[in-house]
Amino acid sequence: MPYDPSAFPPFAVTVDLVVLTVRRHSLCALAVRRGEPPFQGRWALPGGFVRDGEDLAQAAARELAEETGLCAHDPAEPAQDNGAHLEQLATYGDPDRDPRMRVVSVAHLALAPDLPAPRAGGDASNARWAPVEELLEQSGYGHAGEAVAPLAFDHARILADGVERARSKIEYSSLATAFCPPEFTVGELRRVYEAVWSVVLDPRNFHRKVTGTPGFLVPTGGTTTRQGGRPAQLFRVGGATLLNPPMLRPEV
Amino acid sequence: MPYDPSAFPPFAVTVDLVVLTVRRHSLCALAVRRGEPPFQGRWALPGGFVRDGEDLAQAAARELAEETGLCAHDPAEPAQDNGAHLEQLATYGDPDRDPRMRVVSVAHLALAPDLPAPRAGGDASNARWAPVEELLEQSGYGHAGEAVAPLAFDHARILADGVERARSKIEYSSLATAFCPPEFTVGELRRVYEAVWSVVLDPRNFHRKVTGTPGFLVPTGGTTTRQGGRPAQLFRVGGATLLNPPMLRPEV
DNA sequence: GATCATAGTCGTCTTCCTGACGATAAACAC
DNA sequence: GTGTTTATCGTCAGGAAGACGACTATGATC
Repeated sequence: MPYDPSAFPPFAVTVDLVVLTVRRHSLCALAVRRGEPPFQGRWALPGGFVRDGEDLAQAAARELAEETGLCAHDPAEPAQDNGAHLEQLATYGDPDRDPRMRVVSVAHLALAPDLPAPRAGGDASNARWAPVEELLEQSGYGHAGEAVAPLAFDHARILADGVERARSKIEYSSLATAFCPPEFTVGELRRVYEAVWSVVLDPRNFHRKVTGTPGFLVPTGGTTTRQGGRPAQLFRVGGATLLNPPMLRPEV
Repeated sequence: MPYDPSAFPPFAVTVDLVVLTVRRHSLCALAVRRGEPPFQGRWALPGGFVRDGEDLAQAAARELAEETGLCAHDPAEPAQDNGAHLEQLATYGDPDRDPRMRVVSVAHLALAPDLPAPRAGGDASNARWAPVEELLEQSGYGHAGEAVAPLAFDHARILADGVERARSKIEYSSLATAFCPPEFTVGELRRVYEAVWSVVLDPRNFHRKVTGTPGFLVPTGGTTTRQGGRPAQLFRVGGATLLNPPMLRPEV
């Protein structure tokens, strides 16, 4: 297959972001309202074109910063700042996914702690955190329910893939801590699992599991009562990024 | 972020294939020799441009058929034919990954049973099955060893990612059966795991594990002695695509 | 201040799965 | 027949997880 420069069709390449967080005990995704056709007025995932000289991960990090102000940190280095976890998700290139032109979108998955409020280029009314079940209704990827307009383009599919990636990856990695502030309690981490999986976990067994895995959590020495009840130890993430044996997701 | 048609740089989009098989007890990948610059004469992964009106998966399936004659079947439908498993792997878009132009490559992973011989557009001397350790040497992804020229472009990275995907995915799925013919014995399946993981597994425990998982293997009733020794039952893949609890990869 | 509700933390017990490994069965080579 | 190879069944100990009791330490309420 020789590389004939005149033989390949030009594509537009974009990055779309599945930005997830946990708000009020439910898994939420960032959605922005489209200002122009197609799908004008509909909700969509944030994203934009990859620029000249820009890596795919750089483009995703730039879009994430523009939409949320979050600073992404590389998955390789387990940074302790309040940056978000960012990783490539999958690429979507159906010829008809954008009616205007041939667009290939490299979707990325970002996980962030609960944030004050979204900003979409400074316009807050055009961005919101929405529970993923709500966004996936009417799209064939969620339970039928409210009459909410489905996401633009194939973004429901992308969101569903991102949610599934997050749900499976917290089983065997420390990724759930990306939803937590730098210091957190075992109970807060458990509530992350419960929100992402939509299950109820036994607090005692969960405590035994996460504190019994060497290198997974390291105590900071401090305690907090921000959840009410008896004060809880504060932890930060340890060096172990893999959880072996994994956290078992209960059968539904 | 308005879609300004004059505001996005054009990209070339290709699909590159990591085609894996198990030959003579070792995990091998398909490599093709490059006929023109850059990297002329070096080994590379098979691949090519995505055409107009073509989906990414279609392009990958077309390239796979051109290079190997294999017919890919969708991962959604567990086909019983001798087609190969094909799934999207990841996308590589570093601005400098191709010195000629801006190319984004959507890599795919294909798993196939052992094949007679490769054909690269009819030219067999320009395609071969090579053990993955050999291809990854001198690339920072394998053990230092023979003085073999590293793969062209960033293909060593892509191959390493594909191998890691295969190694991890056979833990919790029935994907290892993609390396086997439609009917196979428990010992043949075990030798797949041993080759992919480069380990030795206990035949008795392996037999208990795979035959004890409901829906994972279904006996065909036949037996074979093609491995020598006592005749072994023949199986085909059952409906269960997920292996829960997973097959545990021994510590190295 | 006593009581209650809320969370966190430590143990116990049973069950299931795995790794290690002995033993038997059915073919082939000599 | 004897030895070799591979398949298959069984047994046993150790570890992990689910279920759940018990206790502790705070704030809220009467």
